[in-house]
Amino acid sequence: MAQKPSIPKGTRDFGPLETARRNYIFDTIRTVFHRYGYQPIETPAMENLTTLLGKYGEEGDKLLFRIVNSGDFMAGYQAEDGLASSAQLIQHISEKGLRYDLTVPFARFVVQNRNDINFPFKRYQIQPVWRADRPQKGRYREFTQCDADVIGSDSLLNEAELVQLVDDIFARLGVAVVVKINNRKILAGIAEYIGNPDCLTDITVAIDKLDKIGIEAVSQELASKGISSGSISLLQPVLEMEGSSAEKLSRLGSLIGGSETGRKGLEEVSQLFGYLEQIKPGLTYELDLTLARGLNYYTGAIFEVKALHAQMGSICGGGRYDDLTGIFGMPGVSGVGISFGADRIYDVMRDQQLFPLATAANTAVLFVHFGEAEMLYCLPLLSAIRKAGFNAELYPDADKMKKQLKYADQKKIPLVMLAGETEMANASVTIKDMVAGSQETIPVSGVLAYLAHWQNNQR
RNA sequence: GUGGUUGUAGCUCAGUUGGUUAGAGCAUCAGAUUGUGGUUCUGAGGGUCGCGGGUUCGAAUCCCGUCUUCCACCCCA
Repeated sequence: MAQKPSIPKGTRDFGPLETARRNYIFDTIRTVFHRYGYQPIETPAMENLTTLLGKYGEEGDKLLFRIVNSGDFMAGYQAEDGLASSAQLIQHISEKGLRYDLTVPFARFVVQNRNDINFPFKRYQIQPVWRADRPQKGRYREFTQCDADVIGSDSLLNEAELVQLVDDIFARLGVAVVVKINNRKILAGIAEYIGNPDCLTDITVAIDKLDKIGIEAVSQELASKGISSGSISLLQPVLEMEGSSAEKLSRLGSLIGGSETGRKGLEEVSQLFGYLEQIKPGLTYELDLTLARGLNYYTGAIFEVKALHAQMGSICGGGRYDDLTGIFGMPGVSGVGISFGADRIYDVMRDQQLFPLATAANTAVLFVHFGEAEMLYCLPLLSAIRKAGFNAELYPDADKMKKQLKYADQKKIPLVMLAGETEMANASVTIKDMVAGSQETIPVSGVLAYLAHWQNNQR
């Protein structure tokens, strides 16, 4: 008995309908990326672990899929060589891993190709990434990111343009979203203001959970990280700040203005909002001081996009990183980028039924036939129809007509062309309209005109 | 990595306190209809009950392990 086939945890197969819908998302995103001047690149699925390790924090390292070395990787090692634990062993037997995101490979790409790149470099990349996470809602072990980054430009115009890009893409897809904007420098300023500048990461991770677990639980978490109660009481009014983005900015100015970093962050956000007032995106955008984002390479603006009316984490996120290429030996190059999570966007669109009906790549014409002679009769016509730009196929077997028509029906092929003895005798073909159920027999010479007419009536 | 949850036909699910030969709907295939689909009728095929072990005279059912599903935490697209 053959074993039941299966696929690894957290991975999925995509059938024709899902693939068509996914391509609809990719095509929409790609079109908009082109519209804003981004150019595509691709990088390998696997990277050297030295490239990946340490870029995503301690948690991120754990979530890397590692590839075991080829060959007899244990040759030359003895049992007593300190290979007792998994952690020790893995360092000796694995030196490659599957990429965890597209940003770090991009940084590596930029450093390696710096002499060939025309800066500022606007690149996009649509490829799968892998994380050894436990799967759950909206979380997969293999998923596709659609990244757009500008590297080699400090201008905040790039940030503004990314918001516009987000607006453009989700408007085309029909997904209602809100963009949350914050700035790491403001968070640093807040950390300084409460007297714990060294605990920036702990503070950001804790306040990121504010709307989920509430101010009390956040305070407890901070206390458990060793933040004093005095500091926490300073933080509370900042987090509970209400009002418009502009009001928050001005009130923050009086609180954290003493911090040079914080002041810089406030200036950046003000400038970004100034640009956005000119751009006037259709979506809602707002300053959200509780937005922190885990990836610790962000240094300036940070964004997160959430779908409205959806039980889903962020479907898109990004920010500015001032020195990502520095770790690869190319300091002082700033970049800003955004990543669209295609799989989560798919899930939201599926749940909200936002896919257009005709996303499948459909056959327009199916030839039905009853044997070798009829098949030969159809072949030239099939070629002519394809050459004229119609998707067409010839049923490959001389099955019963019932079966052939059922094939057309299930594949939602709108037109069936029949050729049997009668049609062959007078150089004609019978065309059946599968939607209307009607059919007529026309001369072969009139088929292309018929199709052209049919196509015009579809619009 | 932590906690919970799920697994029976291709799919969605029944299956009584542990008891004869594990059922239904949908789907598939065949026929009613030797050249007319989506409706109907008749019939057929299809299951190591996720996998491995244990308890028992007897396990889909109880116990343990493991894999998988989904959910929460951590973290994140």
